[in-house]
Amino acid sequence: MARGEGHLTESHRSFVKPAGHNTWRDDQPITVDEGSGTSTQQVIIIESADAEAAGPGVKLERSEGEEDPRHSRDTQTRVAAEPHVATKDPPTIAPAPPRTRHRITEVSGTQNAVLKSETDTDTLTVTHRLLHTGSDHKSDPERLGKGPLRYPPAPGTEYLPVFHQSQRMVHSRGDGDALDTGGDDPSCSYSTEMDPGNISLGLETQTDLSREDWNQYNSGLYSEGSLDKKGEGLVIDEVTVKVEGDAPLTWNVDKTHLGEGYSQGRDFLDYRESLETNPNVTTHSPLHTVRDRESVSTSMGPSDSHNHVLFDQVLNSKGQRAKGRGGGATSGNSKEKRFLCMFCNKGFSCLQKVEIHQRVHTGEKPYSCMQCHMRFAEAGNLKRHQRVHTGEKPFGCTQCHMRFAQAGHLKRHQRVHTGEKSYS
DNA sequence: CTGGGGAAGGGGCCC
DNA sequence: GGGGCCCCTTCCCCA
Repeated sequence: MARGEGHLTESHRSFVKPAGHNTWRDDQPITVDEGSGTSTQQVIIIESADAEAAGPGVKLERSEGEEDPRHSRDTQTRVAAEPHVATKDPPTIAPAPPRTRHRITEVSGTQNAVLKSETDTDTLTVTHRLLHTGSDHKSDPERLGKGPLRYPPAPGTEYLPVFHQSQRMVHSRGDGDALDTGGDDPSCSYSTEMDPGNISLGLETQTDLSREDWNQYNSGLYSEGSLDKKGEGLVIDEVTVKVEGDAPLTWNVDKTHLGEGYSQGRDFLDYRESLETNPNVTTHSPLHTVRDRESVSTSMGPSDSHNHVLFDQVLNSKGQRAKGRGGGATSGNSKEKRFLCMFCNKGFSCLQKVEIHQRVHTGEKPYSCMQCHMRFAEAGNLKRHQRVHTGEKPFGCTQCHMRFAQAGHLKRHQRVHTGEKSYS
């Protein structure tokens, strides 16, 4: 995780889906469809009462394409209870082929489905299933096909944490090893897997777990003992995330963003501090989970160092920016902000806003420029960016010949004429 | 001082 | 009326 070592293999990996589809399927080629601009996130709003009822009983069923030792440790309790089809491919230790595809497919359709993983080229599919205690829920293809999965809010529920299900961030080492490791450096991997333990129940309704309890609980989720205690599972839903690796091998991100001598660990701490020092922010973010227990990761290909970029983006000042703009759990109350970011608990007035916001944390950038492969989390920013290529500068100064591509730049420029000095 | 991008807020339209 | 979606605007940061 140490930054500034260079050797980051640029990659280009997108979280996108075909227009008009709300779920990814294995057989769907995923293309960057900037026109659709549709969010790719599967979001679950969990009624707090349900989550509370599920409580520690929530179990996560999960399968990965890799039998990373550490990952295996985390998941094997689950696997142990069920037949498990071994992965076809061994953990990628040797230098990987240019692309690696990891596919996990469901073999059985039952709740206790056996998940089979295979590795070929280009695609990563991760299927998560959360078990649901005594719920009437079944995996509902119709709902899966209709986007956000939602349970009606419980009476009195005011805050709805929005979970970005199954999205994973994976590290590969910059030297081209397709592996994530598992091993020597716990900090070298990161995953935002949907850990039921991370289910924040919202500011008002969350279970009262102290951090210590939470950590304990968190680590216990993957222990056999805890599983034994959990009793019935809680099936919330099953979401498949497919990461198409057909993209160019270069991730068009300015390397300067990665920063020479950049200490990811430092920023990680900063981010944590931004949460921990904010009394309004609960500490249940997945990033805390990363700290609190060893992370789980899936190795991808050498081109997946994009995930380094993603992780950097997560860590690089986003939390700080949230501080700077009054972010945090309860910033701004102009409108009721029922939708909470699952990562930082910041509230938003509508689902789409929080989905977009969560891209700050996930690194998802569904909108790509056709001219230069730059990618954006927001459609408007892509549109603005494209003026770089078209040369369009719609904003002209009335007092000089200068023209600008951004309105804000014109506004800023006009201080030159007005002599306004905004900052003393 | 300019160029470019990140991120959030707000408004309009449609269902 | 409310939510989803889209777009625009705005502020900010960094190079």
